[in-house]
Amino acid sequence: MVTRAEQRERTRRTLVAESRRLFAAKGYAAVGLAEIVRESGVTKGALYHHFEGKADLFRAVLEQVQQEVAARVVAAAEAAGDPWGRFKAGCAAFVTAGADPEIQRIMLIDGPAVLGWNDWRAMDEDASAEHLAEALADLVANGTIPDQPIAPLTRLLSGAMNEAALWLAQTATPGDLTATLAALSRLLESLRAPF
Amino acid sequence: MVTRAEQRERTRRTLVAESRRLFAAKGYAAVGLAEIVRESGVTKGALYHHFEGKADLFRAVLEQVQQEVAARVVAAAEAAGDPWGRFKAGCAAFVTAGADPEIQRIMLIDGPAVLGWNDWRAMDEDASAEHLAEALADLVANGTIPDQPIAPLTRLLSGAMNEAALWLAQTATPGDLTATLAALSRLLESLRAPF
DNA sequence: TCCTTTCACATACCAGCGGTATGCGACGGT
DNA sequence: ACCGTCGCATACCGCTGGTATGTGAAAGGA
Repeated sequence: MVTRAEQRERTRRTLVAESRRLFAAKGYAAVGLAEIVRESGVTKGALYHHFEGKADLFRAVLEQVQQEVAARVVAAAEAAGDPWGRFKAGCAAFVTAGADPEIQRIMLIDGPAVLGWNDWRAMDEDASAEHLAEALADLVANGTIPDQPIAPLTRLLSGAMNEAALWLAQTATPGDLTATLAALSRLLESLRAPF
Repeated sequence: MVTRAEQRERTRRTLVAESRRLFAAKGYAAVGLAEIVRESGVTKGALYHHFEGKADLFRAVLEQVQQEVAARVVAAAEAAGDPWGRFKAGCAAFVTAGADPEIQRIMLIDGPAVLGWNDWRAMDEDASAEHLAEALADLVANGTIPDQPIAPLTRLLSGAMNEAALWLAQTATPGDLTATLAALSRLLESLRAPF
């Protein structure tokens, strides 16, 4: 016998997982609720019992994707030694994670359009941009990069990496990944305070 | 008496202008064709006589917006003297132009989601990224910035400026514009070859 | 154990959307 | 003056996201 809590959780996870598959493969607008509930083995009643609507379901999917990417970035950063190495490793991990076209479609293409840029930005802030700002603040504090306002710099770097990830998602040539990472590395290095 | 060519052109311009207004104000998904043709004083028959559908109409709007932004960037760049000054002036002009929320909604939020990232990227390439790449190539050629592949660098800078523009579109505080432009200026200066 | 309440979901239905097929009157070449 | 063509208007359709209501099984008290 399955408890109601178990069943509830199971249904919700299935809906998120299946809609994530479909959103990633075909894009938000091209996926219908009918298709989602069919693939999930439930009905629209179940969907609307768990979520407020299609956009709310997408929000749950986006949250999951962002958490996974953030986890990969943190893991890569912690593997490196000094602060500057952790910073660069984290940036490279983010861009590499974004190389997956399905992640990008959800995180960077449909995300802002579906939820609105404000909501999307708030979620991105919690998931990744906050870590980036923290890392930059540390690097400013210990003099690795020159003293300057970190908020606008965070946005510039975040945008640069988002765009880099988007590009990588579209190109099949593996050489582009290394070329882009090299360019990013040069850009980051140029920020470093000259000794 | 109006010729057919005049009338045709007039109807088309009205459709583009009105849908641009609505897309900018409410977003692509929230605007219906019924509303567009009502505000334009025509019917859906006219719309589908001029465009293949809603997305095609949006494409025409995006093209117009991009051309306007590109014109502002070129004008600002030509006003400056030396190559480095033209480069920085152009970048600043792009970010400033993007501060208009209505331009951003069309160019950066809905654009990729509606047309797909590939098509959007191709249009952006023609409208602005090409100029950016050209400017960077010149700066590399005359030794202002160190020799390096310009394609990935172009993407990074393009993404950084897009994000900066998006941010500015949401904040009402005018100080953010100068702060962001300052951060961008520092970033660009750090690219410069040390003498 | 039995009865009742609650909850997780199914069923049936709807307004409105983008899109299409067809009709029609005026312009424009001959 | 004629008639083909062009620029739209009208009427209509399938399908979509969303909602109102029904239903059977688990949870809880006696």
